[in-house]
Amino acid sequence: MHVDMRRLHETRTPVPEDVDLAGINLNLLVALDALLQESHVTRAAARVGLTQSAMSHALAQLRELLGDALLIRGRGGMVLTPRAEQLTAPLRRGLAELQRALRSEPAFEPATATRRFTVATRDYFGSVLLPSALELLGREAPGVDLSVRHVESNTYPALMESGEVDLTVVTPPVESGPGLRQQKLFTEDFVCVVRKGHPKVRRGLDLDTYLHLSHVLISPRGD
DNA sequence: TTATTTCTCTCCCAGATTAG
DNA sequence: CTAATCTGGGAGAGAAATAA
Repeated sequence: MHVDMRRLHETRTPVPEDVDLAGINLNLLVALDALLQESHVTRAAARVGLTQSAMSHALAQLRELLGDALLIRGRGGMVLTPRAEQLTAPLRRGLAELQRALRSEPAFEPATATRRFTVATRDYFGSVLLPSALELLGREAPGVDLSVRHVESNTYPALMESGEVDLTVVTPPVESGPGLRQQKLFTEDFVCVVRKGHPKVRRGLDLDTYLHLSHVLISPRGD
């Protein structure tokens, strides 16, 4: 897809130092979300139940309010400006949070809850934490299922922001977005164990001895 | 190159709401 | 009650893509 960068630059007007929230009604944000998801005015309009004309009005208002073209014509369709790209994820999260707040769902009751939580982690969680987690769930939340997924650590934030994953157990801590919370669970040490009378470990396993031994590296990710 | 199609933008208007 | 304002729809113009 080709975009005329000169035109993109020309369509930008100075960004207001502070966006006046009083000048934005919620419908405009819903329209903006649809526009950012679809990159297409007519489809965005259909998505939120407006006519193309009304969506075009909304886009014009958003451009005025945010001081940015947001979508510009490119070869093959409308293209998001860098500012629009920047807005996409925070707006999604904000609207989802607002929706949750307004939905006024009853508080989570473990004893009666019936749902599945998806946990993204590496094998450590499965072997060390999962047995006690399942035992605890069986006792306090019998209607709750766990689905455990093994994924790469750099994909955790995106999976959580999209709602595909509810929880990740990961080490070391990963860079997370403003809509995510993380908490340190515990610290742990590595321990080396050798049998008594090992022919190469006569005076205890000190650093020099350890370094002189042969090693096998097991790396599922190949690094 | 031209005709056609698709899509966006803009003007104008109607209905609802708000302020005086 | 009236005028102003806001929101959204209809219709037409114009730009860009596509097919012949």
